[in-house]
Amino acid sequence: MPEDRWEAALDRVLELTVLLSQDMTASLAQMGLTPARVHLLWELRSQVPCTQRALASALNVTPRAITALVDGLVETGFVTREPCPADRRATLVTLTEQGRATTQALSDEHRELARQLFAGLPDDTFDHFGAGLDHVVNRLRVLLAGPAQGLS
Amino acid sequence: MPEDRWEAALDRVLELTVLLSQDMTASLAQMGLTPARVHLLWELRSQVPCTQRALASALNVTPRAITALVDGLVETGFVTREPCPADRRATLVTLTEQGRATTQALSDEHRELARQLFAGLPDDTFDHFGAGLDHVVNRLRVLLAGPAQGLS
DNA sequence: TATTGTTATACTCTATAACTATA
DNA sequence: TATAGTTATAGAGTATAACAATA
Repeated sequence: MPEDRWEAALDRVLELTVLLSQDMTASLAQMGLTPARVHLLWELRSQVPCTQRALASALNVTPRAITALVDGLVETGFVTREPCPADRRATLVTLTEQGRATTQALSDEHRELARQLFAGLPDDTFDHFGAGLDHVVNRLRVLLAGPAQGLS
Repeated sequence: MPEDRWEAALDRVLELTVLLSQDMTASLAQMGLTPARVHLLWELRSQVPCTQRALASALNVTPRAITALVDGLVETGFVTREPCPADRRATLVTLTEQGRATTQALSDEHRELARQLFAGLPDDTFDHFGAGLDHVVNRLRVLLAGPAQGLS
């Protein structure tokens, strides 16, 4: 029954997602951040400054949700809101000094987490793990793209 | 620089968690369910009937959160609340007919998802993928257990 | 008329704290 | 006194809808 092994593997993947989420959420909480706010900060890292509209598209949430996230990040000092010179309807969101330092720290932690997870893994296991990961991610992309017609 | 490959692998793992979450959340929404409510239903599958206190421990949330989840599941017809004969303070939560049918359907979907993700993967790649998965999950367990003293 | 971001409102998940009914 | 579950309150994340200012 290969199906049993598949289900066991899926269970381990699901466990991995839970543990990763717990680990990251706990880390971020120590910095006064949440996953959603970090998602915004992360996007801002590569696209500064950025209108809220652009952030809404990048994070794939409604403009209203961006208003709430930016409110929180302004309150806690990670970003600032400034009027957009080119379009007076729009608002530009920019990282503060603290925001830049934080995204840098997040970047370092990301590297460190990767090291802690994968260091010590034999090369061939790591390579096959990567191949399996690619396979699964690609299958998931297909599953998410395809069933727009037939799943309901 | 093996560190770059590690970071790339971590990024793919993170992408996997996002895609999995999206896929499952979308599937569940079609049944009128959410991940948190399914978590409770899933626990109930193996421990029926179950006091709310036991559910709180199993899901690792506060009793108050269980009250809210059970409220929603009762309203939508997946479970019932009944007085516990043995302890008049306690409430037993039981799957309804609809609840049993739904957990069965979830179980089938779980198997089907596993098949869709892993079918077609060569045996040795699958095996190494499993080994890598174990490695990473174990490292994460250590990371979550250990840093109670030193991370802040 | 279309777009940007807001206010208003609502829903889910979760937490802490105070309280009731029992043990 | 301790436990099971509730109400009250709060905060985060998200959504839709109506509306303002601007394009």
